[in-house]
Parts: sequence; C-alpha cells; structure tokens
Amino acid sequence: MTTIDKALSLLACFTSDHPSHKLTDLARASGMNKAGVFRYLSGLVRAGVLEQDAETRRYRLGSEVIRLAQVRDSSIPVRSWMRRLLSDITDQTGETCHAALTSQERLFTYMVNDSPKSLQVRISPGMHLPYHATASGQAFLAFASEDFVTSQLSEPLNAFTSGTVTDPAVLRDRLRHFRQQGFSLSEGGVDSDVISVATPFFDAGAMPAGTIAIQAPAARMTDAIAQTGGALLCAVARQATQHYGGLLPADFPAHHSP
Amino acid sequence: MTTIDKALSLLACFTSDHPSHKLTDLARASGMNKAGVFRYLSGLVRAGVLEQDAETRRYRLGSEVIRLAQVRDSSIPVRSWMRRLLSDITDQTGETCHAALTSQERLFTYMVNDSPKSLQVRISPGMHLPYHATASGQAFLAFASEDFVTSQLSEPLNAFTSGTVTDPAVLRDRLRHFRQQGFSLSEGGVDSDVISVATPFFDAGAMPAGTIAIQAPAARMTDAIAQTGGALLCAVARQATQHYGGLLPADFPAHHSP
DNA sequence: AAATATTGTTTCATTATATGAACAATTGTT
DNA sequence: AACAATTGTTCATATAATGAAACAATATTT
Repeated sequence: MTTIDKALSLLACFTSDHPSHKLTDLARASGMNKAGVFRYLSGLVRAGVLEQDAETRRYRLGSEVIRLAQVRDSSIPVRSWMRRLLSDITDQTGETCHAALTSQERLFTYMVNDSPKSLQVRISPGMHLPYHATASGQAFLAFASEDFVTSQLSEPLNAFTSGTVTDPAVLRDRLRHFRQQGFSLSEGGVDSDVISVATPFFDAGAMPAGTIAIQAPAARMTDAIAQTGGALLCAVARQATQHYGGLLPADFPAHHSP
Repeated sequence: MTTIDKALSLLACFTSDHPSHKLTDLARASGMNKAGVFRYLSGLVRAGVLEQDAETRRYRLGSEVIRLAQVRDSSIPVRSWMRRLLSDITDQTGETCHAALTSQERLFTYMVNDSPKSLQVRISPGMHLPYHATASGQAFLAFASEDFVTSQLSEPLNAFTSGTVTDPAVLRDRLRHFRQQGFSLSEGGVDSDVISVATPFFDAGAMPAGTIAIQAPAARMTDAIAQTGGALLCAVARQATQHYGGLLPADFPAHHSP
C-alpha cells in the first residue's frame, strides 16, 4: 500500500452520515498511526480537498471537491440530462424518484426529484445505498459481473427491517428474475411502507454505471403501477445509457411504453 | 514537498478547459518524472478520484469527486439556498447571474442562472475567473486580506480585451472604491460588450468565501441599473453570508433595497 | 482550583518507500 | 513494415515516510 493509497483512503470516511471527523477518530477508524494520519490530513488540506474547522479542529471536505465535481460534470454532464429525465418520471408517475451512481464499489444517491404530493418519500443526495437491501442496489447487481455479485453477497448482509432479504440464495433468485424483467422491485428493504422500483443504466463496457429508481408509499404502489413504472424506467434507462455514452447489455429487455 | 502534495497537485491540472489529460502531458506540465506521475495517477485512480478512459488511456476525474461534493454539500448546503438566491436576482433584474467560490486561491464559477431574454450572457459552471479582470474577482479582492491582494497583483496580469485594467496601482484605487460602495463594476474586462456587477459573501472569519454577480450586455446595463443591481447584490450577499454561517466585515455597507 | 485525561502537533532515529533513468510493450503513423 | 510516439515497468539508490514518544493546548474530573 503506497502512501497515496493510505492518504486517500481517509476520504472514504467522509460520508453523508459523518461529514466531518476528528483526527483521533480517523486514526482509530483507519487503524493507522496518529502522526501519519495527521500528515495525510495536512496534505489533503494543503490541496484544498479537506479543510479544518478553525475552532473545533475537525476536518471536513473542502471546496476543491466542489470544483472537481463541476469539472467532472463538464466532461460527462450527467447533471443536466439526469435532471430532465427525473422530472419526466415524476411528471408521469407523480412519485419521488432518484438517480444513484457508483463510486469505489459503493452505490450512493446522486440526484433526487421529490413528488409533488403531500405524503412523499424523503431521500437526500449523497446517501449510501446497500446493494442487498435497496431496489437500486438489486437492479445494479442484477446486471453486474458475477465476481462483483459474489463479493457483495459475501459481505455481511444487514437486515434493516423484517422485510430485508438477507439470504444470498434467495437474493440470487431475485436478481435473475430482475434481470429478465429489466427492473427490480423492493418492498420495505430499508424502510417498511416504502416500495421502490429501479433499473440500471450502463457505461461503455455495458456494465452498470448507476441506477434510476421510483419510490412510493406502499399504500399508493399497486402491482399495476409498479409494472408500468418499471417499463417507464427501462425506457428512461435506455436514454440515460445513451447520454452517458454507454452500451446496453444484449439481454436488456425492450419494453413498450404505453 | 511530500509525496501526497505532488500527487494531489496533479488534480489542479483538471479544469473545465482541460477536463482530461494524457500521462505524458501531465508529466510535462507538472515538471515531474513520468514514472512518478504514473504512480500518482494510479493511486488516484485506485481511490476513484480519477478514472482512465479504457480506449484513449486519458485520465479524467472519477465519480468519487461527485460523491465527495455531495457530502460536502450535505454539511454546508450551499447549493440549495444559492439556487434560490440566484433565481431571485434573475427574477428582479431579468439578467444572467452567477455565484463563484474560491478553491486553492482561485475563483471559479459555481452556479449560473441564465436570463430568460434572448440576448443573454453565456457562462458555464467550473470556469476559472481571473481576479484582476472580472467583477467577481475584483469584488473578492476588495474585501480580501492585504497579503492576498499583494500576492495576486504581483502575478502577471493578462489583458483579455483592450478594456482590461492591468496596472496594479489603478486596480488598487478601484478596489478601495469598490470596498466603499460594497460592490464592484467591471466593463468588458474579459469580454467586451459585457458589463458585470459583483459582491462577495463571507466566511466565519469575515473573509470573502465567494462572490455573487450579475452580468448583462453592455447595451442593457445603464448606470442606474448597475447601481440598483449593486444594492440588490449587497442585500443578497448578506443573506448568503448568513446561510454560509459567516460574518460580515464591519465596513460592509448597508444598502437599502427599493 | 488543581489534577487528570484527551486531543492536536512536533520531533527524530530507523527503515521502508519513492525516485528516475533506462528499458519494454503497446499504439498510431508514414 | 519500419518508424515514431506513448504508456507502462524495472531496479539500485536516495529520500521521504514512519511511529514511538515528547509536547502543548484544551477539556474533563476531582
């Protein structure tokens, strides 16, 4: 492991749930020496990737990451077309939808479009989505490489609600089915009373690059709505893949939107 | 200079104008050894900060920077309130406006709100704004530390148009005046026929954190409009500072919006 | 208010890691 | 097919990373 790897591994600790950290905690969490972690953090601060709160001494992400994200988006402008696709989905379904992207083998919400209805599913950008317990995660796995699925399903599979599927064999069955129909369906995997439908979009290697999902209160999501929602998502995922400069896998189903 | 500094210094090469790079070019540009640059880039790729195009072998920013930007925004949610402030400005003035942020001593556009009019000033997020030649840059300098102003004005001051002010003494005079009136005014500093008005907002140390600016075609921007626009910007900058958790400098003028 | 614990920061001898010139492999071009 | 240009790899040497311990500055407890 090089010095750079060690330094950059610290960035993975900064999440929506824990957006800032104390030196000692980072040292403990990473299992590295305090002095070393201090040197790494100092380097990251010098580069503007992190900044240190003047009074609490806590480290948080710096404005350089915002600039970098802007630049990234100028070369692959996901933001602009994704916003349009998501608002189309909400227009047609009336429900909350979101897009998720992968980074470092983890899936996180990227953009959210809230339902206009008063009872709406609340979700915020930057949240980590466990593969096994979310519709997005399962849609992703359904089209991911065999190696990736195996590695993910051999991780400990937390149960968030009583409805979370934690049996790898059962999950594999579902993934097969989801791949066939082109979209996943998850009932109460993370929050009970929330049903979501999701489908991936693809990169240049026909591998999933992210997902697009619809989430609705269980009370509103009938089977028929889930099916038409899924078909809609497949159509949208085709467009997203195209915009992304990606390639659809050969077996991606051709749904006919109504 | 530590290894981390050298590795992270490469990130500065990724800009809106040059969002992707070849190994050799980066080695040349940074003046570092090719083998070393290769090792750095590999580390950055492993961390997801960069990714390498499979066929062109060029390096571009990876999706990890998007996740990080999202996390940063979840702790300091600039994005959400800035969007509202900017759309208020366009509603009231009918002109294009933008916000800019600093990173690594450089100012770059962060968010743009386009004018609804057919003749509009085009500007895109992530662009670098030179301090001496833009209204935003000058507004920033007007309230920056003496050291910072000196260091920026001792850099070579490029003339983008015949209207660009490149004499440090003249610029210092203007900065004094801008600080007094609370906003800057720049006519054709980068593009002739474009006039802009700008004002900074402040961080917890009462130092400028970024700027908010209105840009209009010279034909539409009368003196009176510039003045009311400036006053509007001062009011908005107060709100932005508050949202940012910042502190206004003691001499920031109290304009009365109409 | 004094004592103790905790945290961020610096030091320094030891050692592992970065370094870079040269080489190999790959890709694109005449 | 030979050439040129570029990416990627190797390996002895030098340099920078390492981590235990000391230190300074706050919190926390007694």
